[in-house]
Amino acid sequence: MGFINIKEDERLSVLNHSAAHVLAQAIKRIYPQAKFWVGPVITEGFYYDVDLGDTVISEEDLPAIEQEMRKISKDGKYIVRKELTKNEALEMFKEDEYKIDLINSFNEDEIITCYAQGEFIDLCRGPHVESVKEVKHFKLLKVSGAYYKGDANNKMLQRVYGISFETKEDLDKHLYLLEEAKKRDHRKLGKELDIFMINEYGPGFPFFLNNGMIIRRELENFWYEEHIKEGYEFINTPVMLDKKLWEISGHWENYRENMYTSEIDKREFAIKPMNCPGGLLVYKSKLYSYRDLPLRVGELGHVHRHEASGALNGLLRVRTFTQDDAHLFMRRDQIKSELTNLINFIDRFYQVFGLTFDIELSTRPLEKYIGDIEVWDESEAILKEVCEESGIKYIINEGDGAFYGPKLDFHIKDSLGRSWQCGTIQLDMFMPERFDLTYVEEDGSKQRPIMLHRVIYGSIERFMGILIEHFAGAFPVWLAPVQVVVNPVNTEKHLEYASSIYKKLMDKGIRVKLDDRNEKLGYRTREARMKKIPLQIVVGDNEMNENMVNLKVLGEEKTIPMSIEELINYVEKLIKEKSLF
RNA sequence: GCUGGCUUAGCUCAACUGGUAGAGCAACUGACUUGUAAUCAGUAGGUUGAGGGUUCAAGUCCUUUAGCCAGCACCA
Repeated sequence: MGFINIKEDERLSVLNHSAAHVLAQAIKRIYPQAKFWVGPVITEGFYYDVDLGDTVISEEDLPAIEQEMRKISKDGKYIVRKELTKNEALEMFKEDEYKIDLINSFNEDEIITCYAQGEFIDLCRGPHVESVKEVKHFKLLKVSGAYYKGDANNKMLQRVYGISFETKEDLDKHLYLLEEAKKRDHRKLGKELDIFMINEYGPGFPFFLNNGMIIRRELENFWYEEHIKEGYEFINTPVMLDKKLWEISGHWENYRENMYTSEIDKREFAIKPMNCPGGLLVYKSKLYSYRDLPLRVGELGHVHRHEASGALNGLLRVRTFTQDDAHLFMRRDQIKSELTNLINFIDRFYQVFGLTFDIELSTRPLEKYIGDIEVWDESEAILKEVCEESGIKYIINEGDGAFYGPKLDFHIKDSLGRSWQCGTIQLDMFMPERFDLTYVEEDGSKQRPIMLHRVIYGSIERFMGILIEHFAGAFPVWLAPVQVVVNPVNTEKHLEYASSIYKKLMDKGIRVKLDDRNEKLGYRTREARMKKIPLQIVVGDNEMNENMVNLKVLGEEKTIPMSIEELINYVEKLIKEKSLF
């Protein structure tokens, strides 16, 4: 299961690009005042940015535009390429300020191309399909605002999104997958499965319910276990600290607009948006020798960040979250081995959940950064080197680094092929300077340690959101809030036997529920399935007489008779191995 | 934050161009004791997100505001 990446398929990419032109032509026919900015192909289809003056296109208008597009397609005009000089282009589009803007971004001697189909002509690099009649199977998906040139200071244009395929079957399949994705939406499942809730009194501040707490606890336990094996120690630093600390760390200057503050006794405090300054204070509280390094200090740190209201999205984008943070302090000669270890560690971690990921290397931000450019360049070079030596594929994300250092970001793909940034490793050569961190070298001199910031889950909240969608709510047994449900066939006759099995599982620490409600077995089975309980045990006369149970695994048709001991072994094995089935 | 849309019972949704809120599921009560995705009957449940306005009359129109959704911008 997964969406086709339009951009990666050459043929589809060209088709969608032509579809964007057909869309523009249709819009121009219906809204003659329309002025166009750009209409590129994206991974999920295409869009066109358009300025309609005061007119607003809403979702209800899309069918009419689609209708016009179909008409254009049926007309079957050829898409004709024309070459122009810059001056010719400026003359041709002199009425259109957006096109002029675009043309002016070209070099003087550059050949500018446009493509014409019937009465419609558009500036475009191409290529296109031969004729608009090939743009046959398409769908307009949504409309929204989009800033001109992607800059929030500019005016907002209207953006119409669509997608096109070569066959009706492909289009239908895509639309079907979109529907399936909606069913997996973690906000919907989070509510249905009682995992979390959000109340309007706390926008972006999720409440975790009992089922959510179970999953969360398992994730945290697993995290601690693995980190202990990797030689980490753990701390917990305060949620709120004096503003002065944030001035030293640079957060006050570079992260102010996202920070919550509180004043009391005429003293200003800031709620931490990151854990590092607290961690640095802990480091500073003690004298370290070179023998102590590398020092790996973990913290499940509860941070708050004031995110823009429009950015909030269930558990995936919140205003308070727990980072599975750690700060590693090391000597220069330890950087590479620590980085390599970390990359492998994160890889191992994600495999447990069956998640795959891409790595991005984010470099120095253009404006908001601290420290010298030479140090940044050196840090970026080290990250590149480690990736290359480990044979890891990565793409470079210019200017997306943290303000204190470049980073490797781990983008996890969920089962629908969507990508979310979770893990990150940040190389920081500045904070230790700002906080004057030192360790005593072999020769007795004081030296500056290097610092790595890193998270694996990223935030427990986001990771849980991804897991809900990844598993479509059907968690593997080790994470499932209820692991086993015991259903007596007859809620009077078989209750005692069912109850004894329930107790045996309970004694083993298995999360088990006994469904003794006076309902038909079919009803209770349906409920167990809807609640996505991975294992269902049914006991009736047959089982009772033979001292057996009857197991049914979620999503499978067959039922398996087994003894109680076999059942316990089976469940414990699934849990211990964190089996994904 | 910006553009557009949305907000009706615990949940999912109805209510024609304004005429005074209705259904399924869930809950509760009772009957039925049940073999792997819904047993039947009954009961109760809502100042229609909040405030203001227009109107004889507002869930429906206008306005302010909060939250949600899509995208943009921003980011774990």
